[in-house]
Amino acid sequence: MKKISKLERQKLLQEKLKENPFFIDKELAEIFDVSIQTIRLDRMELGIPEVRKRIKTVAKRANDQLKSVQSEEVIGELVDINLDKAGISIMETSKELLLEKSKVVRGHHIFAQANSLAVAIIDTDVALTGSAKIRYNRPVYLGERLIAKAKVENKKGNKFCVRVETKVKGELVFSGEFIVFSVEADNGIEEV
Amino acid sequence: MKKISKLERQKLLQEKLKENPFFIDKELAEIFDVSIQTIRLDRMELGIPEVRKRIKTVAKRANDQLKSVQSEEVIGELVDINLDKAGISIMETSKELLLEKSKVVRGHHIFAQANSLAVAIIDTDVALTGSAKIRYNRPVYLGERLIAKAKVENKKGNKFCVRVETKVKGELVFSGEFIVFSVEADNGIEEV
DNA sequence: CTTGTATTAAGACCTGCTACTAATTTAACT
DNA sequence: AGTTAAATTAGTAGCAGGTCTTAATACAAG
Repeated sequence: MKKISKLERQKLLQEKLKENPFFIDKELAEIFDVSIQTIRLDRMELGIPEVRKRIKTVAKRANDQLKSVQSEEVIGELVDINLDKAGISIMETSKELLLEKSKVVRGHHIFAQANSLAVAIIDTDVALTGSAKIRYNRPVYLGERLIAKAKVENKKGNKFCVRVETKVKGELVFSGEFIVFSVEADNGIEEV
Repeated sequence: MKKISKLERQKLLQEKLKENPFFIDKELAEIFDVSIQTIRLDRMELGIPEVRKRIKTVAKRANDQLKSVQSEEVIGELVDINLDKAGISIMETSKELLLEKSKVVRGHHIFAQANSLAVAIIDTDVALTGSAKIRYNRPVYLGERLIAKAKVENKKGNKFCVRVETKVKGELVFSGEFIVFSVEADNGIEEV
């Protein structure tokens, strides 16, 4: 790379390491055509830790996030619950979905929040979604806070009809009606 | 930790590092109350790389996986596509959802596969899901291969009705009807 | 021509290893 | 008990990718 000003180099360095934290100083020195020492100085000034720490951070964060994204009981954060009756969950997009590339939150995340809320408010060991009717009203953008409110519409035996409405600043962006079953042992319906 | 047999120790070591790959040899030595060298020998015999490599692997894989789980165009793998008509996607559960704790695949993953397939077969720059009716027929267990087939039922202008059926070994586990819109610029419906 | 910033160099030391050699302990067998 | 094999521990050299410090250059600007 052609010689550029210190400022430019440091800016590029930050970008470079943000998108790929795996570079070692030597490689960076070659990329920017400066000495290793210069890279080290740059890192110091910018407060960028060494490769091994960068990698560790990525591993830790990604590990945690994967766990939370994929294994969390409830997608989003449960802020209020009234068993067998109603519940509210909040999901910060961009915190929970921070690796999303586009600025639009993809539908299955919104679905996941609503669905897991619908299941969570049922007072039983295992609750399974049997079916659902859902509707997306407008796109949700990264950074918007999704507030999902669920309400049990009616209950017949172990079958619940739960209505979920998801809003952004009071504006309805998603609604769904979930038929959820409470079960004790395994029967024939999808756990969610 | 009390002294145990080599076999037991190596077994525990593997488990320990599986759930937390960040331990250094010294820490492991203390945990198992053996010398560092013993830990190194164990790692050798078990083919377990050093901490820094383990961490790097986690970082790389988690990075990739996060990207694929959250930002992939299609959740699952697109194996056949006939634009504006039909498509097939395969999702290996436990490969893509490997941090799942329970043995049951959670519903929003199945939904995500179906929904993204429904969107993918539409021949347009941007396709948005407007609404959906879905049904879960039976739970899907980790390890089962989900084959989703989508078919455009009818098309009116920019509005498509796509039916998706997801099967495991020929058995229907999920079905859904998605109303999808093709759009050029931003209009008012959720991108998925 | 000096002053200040930027860059490069050099050396000691650090962590968490690998690779190798060798000694010591423990358990097993006849 | 005595011998043998397996398991464990110890010790050394060397490596990668650094930190931290001190010092020497380069170079542009007043």
